[in-house]
Amino acid sequence: MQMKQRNLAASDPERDEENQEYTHVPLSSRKKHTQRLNATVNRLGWEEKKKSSRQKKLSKFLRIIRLESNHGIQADRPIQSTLQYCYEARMSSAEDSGSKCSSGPISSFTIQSILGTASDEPRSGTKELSKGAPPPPPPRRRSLSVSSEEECSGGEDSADCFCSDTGHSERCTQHQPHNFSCLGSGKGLLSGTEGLARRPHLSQPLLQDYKEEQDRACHQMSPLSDDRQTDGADKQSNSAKKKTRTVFSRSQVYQLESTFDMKRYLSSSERACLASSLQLTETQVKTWFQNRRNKWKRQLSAELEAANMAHASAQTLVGMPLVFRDNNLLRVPVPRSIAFPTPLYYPGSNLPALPLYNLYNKIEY
Amino acid sequence: MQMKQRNLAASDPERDEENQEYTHVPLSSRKKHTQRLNATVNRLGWEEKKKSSRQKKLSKFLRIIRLESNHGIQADRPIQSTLQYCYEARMSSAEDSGSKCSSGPISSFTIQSILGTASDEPRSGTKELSKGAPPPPPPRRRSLSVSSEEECSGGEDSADCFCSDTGHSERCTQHQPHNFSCLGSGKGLLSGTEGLARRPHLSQPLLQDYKEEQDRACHQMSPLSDDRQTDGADKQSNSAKKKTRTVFSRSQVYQLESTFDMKRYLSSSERACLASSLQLTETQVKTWFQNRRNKWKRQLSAELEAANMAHASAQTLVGMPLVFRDNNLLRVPVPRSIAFPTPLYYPGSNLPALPLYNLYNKIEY
DNA sequence: TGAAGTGGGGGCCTCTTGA
DNA sequence: TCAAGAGGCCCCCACTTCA
Repeated sequence: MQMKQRNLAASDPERDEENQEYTHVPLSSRKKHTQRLNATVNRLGWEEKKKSSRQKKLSKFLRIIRLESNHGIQADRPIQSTLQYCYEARMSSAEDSGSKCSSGPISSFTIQSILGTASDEPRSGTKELSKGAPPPPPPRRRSLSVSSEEECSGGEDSADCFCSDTGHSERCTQHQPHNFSCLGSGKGLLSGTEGLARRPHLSQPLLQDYKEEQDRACHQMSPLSDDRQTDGADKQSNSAKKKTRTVFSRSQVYQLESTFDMKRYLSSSERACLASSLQLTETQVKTWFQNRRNKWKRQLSAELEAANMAHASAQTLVGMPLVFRDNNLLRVPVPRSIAFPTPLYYPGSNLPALPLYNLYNKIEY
Repeated sequence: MQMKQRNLAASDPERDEENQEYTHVPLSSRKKHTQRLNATVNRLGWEEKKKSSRQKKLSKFLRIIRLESNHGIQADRPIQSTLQYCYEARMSSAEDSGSKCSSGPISSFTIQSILGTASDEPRSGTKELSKGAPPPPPPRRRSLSVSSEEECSGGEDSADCFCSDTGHSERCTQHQPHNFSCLGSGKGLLSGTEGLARRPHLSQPLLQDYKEEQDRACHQMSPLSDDRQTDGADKQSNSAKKKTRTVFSRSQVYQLESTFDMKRYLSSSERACLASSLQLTETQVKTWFQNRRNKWKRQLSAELEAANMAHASAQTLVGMPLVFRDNNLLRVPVPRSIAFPTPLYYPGSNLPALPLYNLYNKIEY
């Protein structure tokens, strides 16, 4: 039975290769469409949707538990047990995505991230807290919450925010190889050299930065997380409406941004690895990427609007690659998808081909 | 604005490359889980789900209309305007997926397939009919319904079922190049030679078969489609509960099976091309593939169960690639995903690498 | 037998909210 | 400003239904 499941689980991954076409609806049109739909045909059953959100988490948890109890080593990505679609056919991804993330940590982390602990998500009254009941605390995740503004006092000053103590590096940096192996392998992400060529502050400083962040988190976050664990339940009962906004730390944003530069969309395993390395939940990483994409598209729209008004090059409308301007005002990565409608990741070569990385104007965080 | 949309639409396609990991839940466990969930937390809001199905079609239609009116040439895959996720990063797919399907036919067909005409879907009281209200009939699709048992009289005898008249070939075969270019290009599907090497009856005979099918459909289905158009509305009002079972024709099953041999999952563009070439709706193709996958997995499970009882090779449980037996009793394609957990499609080479195709024991339909 | 229906899961998108 | 929330859409899966 386990064998069956295993083998069925590894079923064919050839799907959805045309999604780079992505003929999307513009914001204004979409907005009107959404508004009309909402006005005309909606107003039904969103209360059920709220409930089903809890149900999703419950069933997810059940499946995770079942996977872990049934499969042991292959429960390395339990979140993906529910990913029953979008199979991919990338040779390089199959080579590393299943092996780079060790089973135990990711598994436990993923459970933690999916189900959430009260300490991990201080927001009360949200889905993150509603799913926090069942999880047994994994041994390695000590209720860290690196993603809050209390963590980095101030949060706006420069890297001196990081403490240099490495006493807990053996524990705090244990996720690090996962992250960089998953995100730096041949799965379409740069291996740390090409993508960071234009941003030297991110190549090795990022590693150190990240390591320090881990240490700092391990040192500083324990009391804070305790506080949150205590008042987490209080908030859950008292101020269920209050939304405490989390502010990701500098190094977390660093790493998220660098990952976003490499790919706009994360796979589940990449998301899991990144979340575990950043001590964030997968939901947080997913949300960050979603918001980042939105921001990127907004900026892109503004940029293109300006470019249209300036150049009025109507012949580029039909999909010709735009000759890209090295616009220093556009403080986002060069929209490679415009210059290169073809995918930026060439799986056969096992090397990412991102020829426009040298045009990056990376914002200095 | 169009430029913006265009360029935004082509955004980054790197996602979901680990989905071949697909650690799925076994059937028994899943069943229990499903039953429990259904028993405990369900029983809410499925009436809304039914409604939202219509809403989906409505909004889809609206978006398609908007896309076609706004973009002209780039509305070649309006169905994908709603594919706001699952971006892919395959160089080869970007090379051909956007260009092989000409804009007009696919566009109009997709509208037709999405919204459905009463003649195209004789099933009444289903979603296929519920979404048939708004579409303006595209000029080229003359209410063909190749997917019924009346079409091929008998439906069980051999290829002599096909008529050889080619009088309408200029119209009926216009979808053919779409199909074979989309499915036979470097997107992971065989280009008609490797995949069909073991099944010579499908290589050129399939083309001819298909062509004849098209002709026959054009000749024979016109009155039938008229009948359906007339009684389609009747069924919609009278016997809304009756489900008329459609039986796909021999050549349709041929082509679906050959496509399934090449890839287990279809992308949206592939599905659209295949559906247009087969004169089926995309929903039908999608459902066929879903059912086919289920069937394939059932057979695979049975096969593996027998293999387990015979060999009792418990050491292969943890994910080692199984040494595959050339089992002549398994009348399904060799489960490549088991023998090759890595994806079988190597996009960089632009040639599909399916070394196990010579092990195929294809059932002769 | 098999196309289609049902219900639930997941992700993405747009828009909005509120620390 | 930006992490989340809300609502909507699509695909997938398992299971079921019924011509």
